[in-house]
Amino acid sequence: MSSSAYLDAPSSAYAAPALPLPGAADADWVEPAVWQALLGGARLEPGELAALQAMARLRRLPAGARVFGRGEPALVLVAVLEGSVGLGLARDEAAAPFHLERTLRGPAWVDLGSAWLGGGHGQDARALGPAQLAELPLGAMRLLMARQPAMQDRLLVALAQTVRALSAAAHDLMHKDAEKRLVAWLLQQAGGQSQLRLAERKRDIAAQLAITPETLSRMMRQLKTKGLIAVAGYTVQLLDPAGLLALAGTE
Amino acid sequence: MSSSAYLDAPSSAYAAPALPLPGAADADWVEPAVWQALLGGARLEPGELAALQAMARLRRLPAGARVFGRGEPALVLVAVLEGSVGLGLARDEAAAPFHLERTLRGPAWVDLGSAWLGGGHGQDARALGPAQLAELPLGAMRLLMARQPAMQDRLLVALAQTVRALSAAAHDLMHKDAEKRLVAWLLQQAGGQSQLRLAERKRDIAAQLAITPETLSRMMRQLKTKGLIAVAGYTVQLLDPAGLLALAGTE
DNA sequence: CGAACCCTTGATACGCTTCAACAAGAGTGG
DNA sequence: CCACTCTTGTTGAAGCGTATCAAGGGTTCG
Repeated sequence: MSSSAYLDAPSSAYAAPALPLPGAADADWVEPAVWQALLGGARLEPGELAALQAMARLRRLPAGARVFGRGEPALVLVAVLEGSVGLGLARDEAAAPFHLERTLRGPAWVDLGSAWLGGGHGQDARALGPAQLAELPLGAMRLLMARQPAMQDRLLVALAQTVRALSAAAHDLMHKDAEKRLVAWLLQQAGGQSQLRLAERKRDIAAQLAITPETLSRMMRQLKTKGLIAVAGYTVQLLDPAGLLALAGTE
Repeated sequence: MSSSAYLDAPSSAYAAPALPLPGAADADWVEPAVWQALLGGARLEPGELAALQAMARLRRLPAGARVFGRGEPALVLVAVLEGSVGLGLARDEAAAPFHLERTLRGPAWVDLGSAWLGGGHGQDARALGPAQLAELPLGAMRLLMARQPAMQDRLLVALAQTVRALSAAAHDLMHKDAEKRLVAWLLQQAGGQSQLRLAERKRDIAAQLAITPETLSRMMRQLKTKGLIAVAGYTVQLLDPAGLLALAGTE
């Protein structure tokens, strides 16, 4: 096969110091488009944007850094602005210290729901690569919500989108086999493009699809021999989008 | 095995007329405790209760009746008060016209999220048995939310609970085998009791657990021969709760 | 250089589905 | 009343899909 397949490998978590680095606050500025992506619904007004900007605390995390742990009280709303954060369960095994279940690529909320329930976060969260986060203190957010009732609506929309995504994930796990899930994932990641760069380690992709890395490798090879895709390291070309779409079995 | 195992079978959907029966509105009254269960958070005030009561339209559905269809605009918030409603995908196959994915036993919201997103419901919903529903018109609800900001908070809590439930379901599908899922389901259904009556057809239970009815039957027999449970038709006794808990592998 | 990590490939084993057949209750109509 | 059909659940045999175990090669880092 290809020889230098690892030259363009995504940033791996093991190389970086996996320390919390808690207060690396930048005086950075968040683009309105990012806030708009996080808070759907109607167009954000200048007043809302200013309030969000003022209350947001930005954090820049190295790869592998802990975002929060299961059971910790959710006193802030956490959003990924750039990079990706993984949701899963931390395990104290040397081989696989973190069981990834879901990845969130910015801009996206990270476990938005837990803030409204007692009992803290339901899962552990870790940065899968270098990531920039924004944290909105719950108290300030509640004040803003009281002043701007539309903000509550936006949060409802964001939560409803999460429900949709989780619902689709559960559906796929129930009714699609590994190949279907992989193809659907590839098509979704490509977003209409015919080329695709894998931004995560393949084992993390496998974890999201609930298959083993070995199976992922075999499936990729299978698709390659079928002539549907071309793989070179972390670059995938979708050679036959129509065939892939049919294979994904999007219902 | 037992001979008359079907005498106490749950109401099956096929016998009832599967017609919409759209406007079977009763002038019934909904208990405050039910509203409280649906709308978590702080205790509901009399004003809120009165408003909910006034806007709610009650429907009583026969077994198998359609609640709503995928793609239909979500103009009302639908809640099950009594009975259970199944969420899934309608299929036009003679053998299995409805692919059940998730069941909601009253009191519970049915696809609460879709109201806040455009594009209508994401799944089909059908009554699994005789059920009583409440429908809250979205317009009236928005008015109430504007007057009583606490109501938005309650809906956020309800959606967050849905996220938790779906998240747990996805986790189980990824990391638990059929036996673990079944045992966890039994324990959850029993709710601390040592006896348990199955309220749905076993094939519907199997669908929820994402296994075939055949596998469910085999698992039940396996647990029976292990001495962990005793099965008689639709009645299950949990003989060894500690052993079951260990088997479920609750992490 | 060795160590640590990544991905890949092969052989094997297990879990679960699929297919087929059967038993039992419920509704239907002669 | 009985035969017929449709439902449901159960059981068995065979097969597919995926995990597990083991080994090997490539790259990076100390």
